[in-house]
Amino acid sequence: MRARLLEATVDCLVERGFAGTTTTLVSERAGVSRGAQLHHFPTKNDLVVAAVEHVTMVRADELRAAVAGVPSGERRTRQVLQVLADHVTSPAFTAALELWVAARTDPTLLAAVAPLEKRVGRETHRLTVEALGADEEVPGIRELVQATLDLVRGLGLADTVTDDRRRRARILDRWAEVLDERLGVAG
Amino acid sequence: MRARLLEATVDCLVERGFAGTTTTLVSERAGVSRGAQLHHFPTKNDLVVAAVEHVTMVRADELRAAVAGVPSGERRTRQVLQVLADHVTSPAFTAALELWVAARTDPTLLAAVAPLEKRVGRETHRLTVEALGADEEVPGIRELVQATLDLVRGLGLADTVTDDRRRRARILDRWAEVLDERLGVAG
DNA sequence: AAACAAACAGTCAAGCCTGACTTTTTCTGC
DNA sequence: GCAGAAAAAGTCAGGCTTGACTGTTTGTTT
Repeated sequence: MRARLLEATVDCLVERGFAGTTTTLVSERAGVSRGAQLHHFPTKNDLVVAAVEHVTMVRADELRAAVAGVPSGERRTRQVLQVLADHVTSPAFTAALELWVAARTDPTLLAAVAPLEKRVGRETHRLTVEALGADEEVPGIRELVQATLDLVRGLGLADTVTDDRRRRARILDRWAEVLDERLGVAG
Repeated sequence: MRARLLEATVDCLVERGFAGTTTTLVSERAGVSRGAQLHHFPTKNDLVVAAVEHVTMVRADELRAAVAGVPSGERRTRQVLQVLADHVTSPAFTAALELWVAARTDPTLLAAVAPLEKRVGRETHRLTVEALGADEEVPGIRELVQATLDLVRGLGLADTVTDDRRRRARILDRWAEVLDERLGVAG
């Protein structure tokens, strides 16, 4: 019941955006009555925050699994970048983007989103460090990993307006080269 | 008259977001009558697209001026990055972000935003190449510049949720080092 | 000077979203 | 088997936004 509501909410966020996501629409999509929905999530904000948290957790597991499946070797860095790139073009990222932008001008929503984002950010960073085999003790390496995450975020944002997969691929190819060179040696 | 409307629209976008920007509110802020507004911009979409186009053009001039003011020398690359970082934390970027996200789920808006974004993207790229003194003939350099722009976009997005200036600064410090090394020598 | 066109100002009704209220159903405990 | 509580379903009113309509002013041309 809860799960159905959350998934319907994410679908709505992706398809119609935050403003276009009405609680009525979600309840209809989820096949859940208006009252039942209101019972679980009293307000729209409660619903969307829970939905993004839910999809983020699911997505985190997928990310871990994808990273675990990447073989070590020559092109590992590039493939890890691909996993990240796939993430920022996924519905989970799109839904989160809608939430970020909405939260920017809604204090109530921001109060709920900020801590969630902090947790997710830390976890993603940790995962990326591990996946890349980066040694954060080396000065500058931590910043490169952060830059990598901000880069893919930027690519994800650009993707929502103009989907140019080949451009993304070329940029990531190049980025992987930089990373490979920098991660191996002392920064 | 038009200018007042456009600037009031940008202010509203920044303060209240796309959904919170009502045509009524804009006309009140601009001190322009409802009918006058409707005369210049028949629909809300017309208004916001024109507003973002306007602020983008103004901002482009400021960017050019800022870049022109950066002295050549040791820390030029870092300072150019700072100009870009300042841009993605400016109201112009925030307003554009609102527009991108809104356009994602509004075909009419997307039709108007896409070509604008293409033009602006090209122009920004050109400006950055020039500012960094990058030689695009060298393979891989073009992708590095694109990566730089996507990186700052990502930083700008992160800034809307959690404003962490020091984190940004460290990342840009590091990236400037990488760029300096890469731009000088053949990629 | 007068008439016409264009820009401007104010009002308003239709449509929609949100969240509260009331009724019905289902499940649990006695 | 029954009673009560919890969950679910449906309905509805209040509030808000949008863009259309009507009246007024200003400027220009003859």
